[in-house]
Amino acid sequence: MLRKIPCFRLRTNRFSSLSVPPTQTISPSLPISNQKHLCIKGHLKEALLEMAIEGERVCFEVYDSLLTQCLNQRAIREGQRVHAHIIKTGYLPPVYLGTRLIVMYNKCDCLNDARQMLDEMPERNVVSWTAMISAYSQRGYTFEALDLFVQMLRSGTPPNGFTFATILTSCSGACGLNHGRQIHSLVIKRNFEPHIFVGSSLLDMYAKAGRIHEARGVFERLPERDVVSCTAIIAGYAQLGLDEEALELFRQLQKEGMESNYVTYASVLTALSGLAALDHGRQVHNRVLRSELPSYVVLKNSLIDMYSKCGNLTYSRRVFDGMSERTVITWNAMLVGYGKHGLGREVVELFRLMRKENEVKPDSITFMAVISGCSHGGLVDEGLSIFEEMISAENGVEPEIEHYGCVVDLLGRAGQVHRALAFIEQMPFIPTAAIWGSLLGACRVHANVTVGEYVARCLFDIEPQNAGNYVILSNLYASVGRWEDVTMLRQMMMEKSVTKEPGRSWIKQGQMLHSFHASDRSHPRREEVAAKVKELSEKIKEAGYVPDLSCVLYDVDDEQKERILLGHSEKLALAFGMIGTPLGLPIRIMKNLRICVDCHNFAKYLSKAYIREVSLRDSNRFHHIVGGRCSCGDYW
DNA sequence: GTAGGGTTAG
Repeated sequence: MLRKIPCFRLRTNRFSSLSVPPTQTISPSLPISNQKHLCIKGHLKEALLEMAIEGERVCFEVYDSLLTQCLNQRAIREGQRVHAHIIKTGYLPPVYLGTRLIVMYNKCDCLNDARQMLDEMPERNVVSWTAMISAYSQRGYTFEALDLFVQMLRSGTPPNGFTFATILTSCSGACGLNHGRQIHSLVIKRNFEPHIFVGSSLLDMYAKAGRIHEARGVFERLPERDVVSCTAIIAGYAQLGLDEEALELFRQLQKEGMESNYVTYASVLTALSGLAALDHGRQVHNRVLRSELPSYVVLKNSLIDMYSKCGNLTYSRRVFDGMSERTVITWNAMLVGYGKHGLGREVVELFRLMRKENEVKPDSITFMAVISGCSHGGLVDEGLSIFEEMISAENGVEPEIEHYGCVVDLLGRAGQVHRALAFIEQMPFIPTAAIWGSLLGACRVHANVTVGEYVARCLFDIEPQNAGNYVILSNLYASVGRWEDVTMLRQMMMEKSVTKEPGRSWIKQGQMLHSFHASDRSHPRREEVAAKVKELSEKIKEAGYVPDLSCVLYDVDDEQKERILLGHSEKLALAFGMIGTPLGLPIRIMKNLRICVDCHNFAKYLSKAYIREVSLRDSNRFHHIVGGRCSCGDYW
């Protein structure tokens, strides 16, 4: 339970009682009329021209005003001229102006010049140090940021809240955790933990390193909360896939008076996407519309993703079409959506539109989405030509191992297993488990035992504890009738004590989300569900369904294996759906792992025999099963 | 003059 803290503050007050307000020390003015100062405001080029003609020293305020204009306009040439003027006239910049120059250079993407400025400053203070640390931090130069922070400590300048809030953002991820902890002790020592900016940064650091309990601890200790700190902790849960916890916390904090903004809603939508909670997602969408929040691209991107992950691509596209401004993430979210639903044609079409409109440049994720979309949609030639285009053209996007992985998937799917293997062997990367795994899947689908065995051996070396690989190889052996090898695999798993992550399936009925795990005895209607599975099984057997016993890797007799298969969570959810979903409506199911071969087959027969549409989202993609056929083309 | 949370992929 949450500790009740009534103190919520609004965003308008940016400075907490602990933070130091900006200093206002201005050096004495040099000769210049106020009138002239006013004159040059807003006219950067004219002002510079005038300064160049007169060649005289100008007052501090003029430099200040000019630098503001330079950084607002990202006008680096003009900024350099101001800097040169300062030096030429022998006006040694005071700490304030030096810091302004650091910020100006940073905003104009001239990090080296910013650093040079800091190094040349005869005097530095906490603001100048922090400005430079922030510059490194914003651009992802983690090492440089930390190094400078240490130098700052050694110089005897005490960090302030700005410094801590900044440096902690450079400690994100598992690699930064050690540094983050050290800085945390410093934060405690200097009594900055209750500082709302420092606290938010600190809890975010822990959340991003996967230490959600430590993050929650920091959050609970905050003497006051605001929208950022609350969003940070909600987002922390959502990013770790702890969707239910994220939503529970959101509800709780709302009750306690938290305000929400577009970042909060974007994080909540992430959690809802994870749960495939379409109705709740729509409610959030309605609330966003009612709250008259400005139209934030980030929020729309989240909506596109939420609708696609909740199975409703039409709504995704509606949001996409209604956007007046789109970023590369907008396009990527839509492309990924089409891909996961197996709509290869739409992926390619949208990619061409993206090229044509040329508003935003495709990035590494775009190419991944497009090639993988082609793969899931069965468009082998298109996928290959886009990969070729990526390699040859100057897109500014270097192919990464993931792109090679998409091509392996593409070739494997097309049955070109040998070509996929050759492709792996000549690619400039060491293949990962994901790449071998994708090829093993292809070997199963295309019943290629020779390559499959080789690939499985590679996989067993890399990740001996992943049960999924053994199951796929077992399916492959079974498909060619090599039952003794199926037995051998089972023994191998026993020896290595390989365990499988428990499979879970969810189905929504009314307002309730029903969860099932294999051989579930916990559901209140378990008897009814089990009987329904049996009934369905009998009926579809008449239509030709044969249980795929190779999906069971326990050493039991065939009768027992069939019983185990009937207890799979997907089948329980399917049966539950058949009981409660009105005729004519699709049965929507979600699974935490990839769907099993036998359950996939079961759903296909069921969709035909009962004329029922099944929409199943597994950990990899959507399966739209209609009339005995699946949108994945039996390849996943 | 310096500060915290967010969206796409794997």
